[in-house]
Amino acid sequence: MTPPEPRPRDRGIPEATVARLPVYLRALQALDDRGILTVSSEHLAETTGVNSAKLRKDLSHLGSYGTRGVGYEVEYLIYQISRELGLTQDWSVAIVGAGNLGRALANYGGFGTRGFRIAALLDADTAVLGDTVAGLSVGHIDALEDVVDRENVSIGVIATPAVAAQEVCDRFVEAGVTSVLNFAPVVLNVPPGVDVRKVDLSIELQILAFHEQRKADGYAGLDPFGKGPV
Amino acid sequence: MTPPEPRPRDRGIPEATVARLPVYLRALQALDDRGILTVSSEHLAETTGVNSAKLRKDLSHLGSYGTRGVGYEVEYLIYQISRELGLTQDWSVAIVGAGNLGRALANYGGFGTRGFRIAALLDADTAVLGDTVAGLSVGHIDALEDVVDRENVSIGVIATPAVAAQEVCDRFVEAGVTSVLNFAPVVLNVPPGVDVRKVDLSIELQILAFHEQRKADGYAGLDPFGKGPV
DNA sequence: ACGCCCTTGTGAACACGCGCACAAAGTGGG
DNA sequence: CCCACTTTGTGCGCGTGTTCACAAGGGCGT
Ligand SMILES: NC(=O)c1ccc[n+]([C@@H]2O[C@H](COP(=O)([O-])OP(=O)(O)OC[C@H]3O[C@@H](n4cnc5c(N)ncnc54)[C@H](O)[C@@H]3O)[C@@H](O)[C@H]2O)c1
Ligand SMILES: NC(=O)c1ccc[n+]([C@@H]2O[C@H](COP(=O)([O-])OP(=O)(O)OC[C@H]3O[C@@H](n4cnc5c(N)ncnc54)[C@H](O)[C@@H]3O)[C@@H](O)[C@H]2O)c1
Repeated sequence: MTPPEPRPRDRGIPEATVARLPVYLRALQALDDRGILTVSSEHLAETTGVNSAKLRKDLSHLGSYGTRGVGYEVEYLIYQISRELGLTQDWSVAIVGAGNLGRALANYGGFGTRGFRIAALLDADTAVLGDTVAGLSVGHIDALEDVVDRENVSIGVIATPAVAAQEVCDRFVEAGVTSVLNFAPVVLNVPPGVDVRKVDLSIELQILAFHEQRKADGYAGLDPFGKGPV
Repeated sequence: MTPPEPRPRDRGIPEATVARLPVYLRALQALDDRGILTVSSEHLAETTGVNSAKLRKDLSHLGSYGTRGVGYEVEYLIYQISRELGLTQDWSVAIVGAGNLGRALANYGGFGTRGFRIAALLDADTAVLGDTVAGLSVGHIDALEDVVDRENVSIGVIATPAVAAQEVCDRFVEAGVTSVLNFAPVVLNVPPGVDVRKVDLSIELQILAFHEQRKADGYAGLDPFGKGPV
C-alpha cells in the first residue's frame, strides 16, 4: 500500500518473543499458585532469567496489559499469554515410535496439564503393538492417516530411528499435519507451510563439549573474573 | 580499548555457527559412509538445509579447508570439525534422575558413538537403586561428588522433577561440573563460567501451537501462498 | 602452456534482536 | 490537590547473524 511503510510482518510477534512466552507463562502460574496477584517486570524478569526491558518489550507485543507504578496482574497476564500461544484450546498430538523415547514422552504427565492431549502412540514393530503405555494402547503405523483424521491431530511427534523419520514425516504431512516435533537426528524436508522443530540431544552435548574445551584451553577470555575453570 | 581494532573476541567462533557444526558433521559422516570423497558447499548446504554462503562462512571460521573449483575433502573436514568441537577426546557424562527420561537417555546408543560416555546414572529414590539400565547400575545421588571426581565428569544431565533440579544443579556445580544439560522445566541459576543448555518439550509444543493457531486463524497474511513460516 | 569453468572465501548491505535509558502514566501519601 | 515515587512502554544505538554477489583461486581439458 504505502511504499515507505515498514509494515509487512507487523502483526507478527517476533520469534524470539514467542519462544520466551512459555517461560513467562510457567513463572506466572507458579506465582498464581502461591496466591500472588500482581508482579513487576523486574521481578518476573529475575525469576525467568531475562532482562526486564526485554520482558516488557515482549509483553508489549500482546498489548498494554500492565499498570504503571504497579506491574502486571498475574491472572490476567496468564490468560493473555495463553490466548496468544493458542493454549485456550486443546491440541491433539500423535507420537510415532514407541521405543525408549516415545514411551517416556507418553508417560510424561506434563503435557496433558498444558492442553496437549496424546491422541495416539504408533509403531511399525508388531512386537510392541497393543502394549499399554500410560493408558494408551500402541497402534499400528498404518492407522496414522485414520488417527490424524479422526482425532483431529495437528501436531506430530517423531520418535523413530533416523532412517524412518523422513517417511513418517511425509505421511504426517500428507495426512494434513502442519506441525512436527522431531527427535530423530536428521534434517527433515517439508513443504512450505509446515513447521518443524527439532530436539537433538547429541547436538546439545556437542555444543557443551565445544565450550567445555574452550574453558579447558587456557584461554584468557573475556570476563576476567569468570570464576574460571574452578 | 583500541578504537580501530576489531580484535577483542576474534578467536571465537560465532555461537550460531557452533550450533550448526554438529549438523554438518553428521551429514559429512553420512557421505563418508557412502564412500564419497569430496563435497561442494552447495551440496552439503542442501542436505543440511542451510544457505550455501552461510555454510561457507561457517567453515571459514575453522580455516581455509576447501579447494576452489572442487569443494571440501569429506574426511579432512570431518576431522577439522570434530577437533573444533572437542570431539577428538571423550567426555564423561553423569545423568541424575532414573525415571522415564533418564532411562531413555541411558538406553540411547547414539551418545557413546560420538565420544560421550555415560559415567553414572544416579537417583534419590531407594526403590530404584541398583536397577540395571543399559548395563549401568543406578547409583545413589549422594555418590555424585565422588563420581564426578573419580570419573572426571564434565557434563551433568538433569532428568529429575522440576523441584529437585536446582539442588542437583548446585551439587554438580559445587563438584566442579561446568556444563549442564537440563530437561526439567525450570530456569536454573548458575555462577558465571558454567554453561547450561535446556531441552524443554512443553515449550517446543507451545511454540508449535502458536504457529498452528496462526495458520488456523484465517490470517490473509502477506504472501497468500504459504512460504510463510517454515 | 593456456584459458575456461567451477567453487571457494568474503565484502557489504540488510534484518533481527538486545539492552540502556528515559518520558509518560499511574499510585499513594501528605 | 499536588507532589514524590514507582513502574511501564519504547526510541535508539549496537552487535550479531544472514544473504547476495563477486573477485580470487585452482583444476582440467585441449
Ligand atoms: N532415547 C533417547 O534418549 C534418545 C536421545 C536422543 C535421540 N534419540 C532419537 O530418538 C529416536 C528414538 O529413540 P529411541 O531410543 O526411542 O529408539 P528405539 O529404537 O527405542 O525406538 C524406536 C521405535 O521406532 C519404531 N519404528 C521404527 N521404524 C518405524 C517406522 N517406520 N514407523 C513407525 N515406527 C517405527 C521401532 O519399532 C521402535 O519401537 C531415535 O531417532 C534416536 O536417535 C533418542
Ligand atoms: N518424560 C518425558 O518425556 C519428559 C518430557 C518433558 C520434560 N520432562 C522432564 O524431565 C524430568 C524427568 O521426567 P521423567 O518423566 O523422567 O520423571 P520421573 O518422575 O519418571 O523420574 C524422575 C526421577 O528423578 C528422581 N529424583 C527425584 N528427586 C531427585 C533428587 N533430588 N535427586 C536425584 N533424583 C531424584 C526420582 O526418583 C525419579 O526416578 C522432569 O522434570 C520432567 O518434567 C520429561
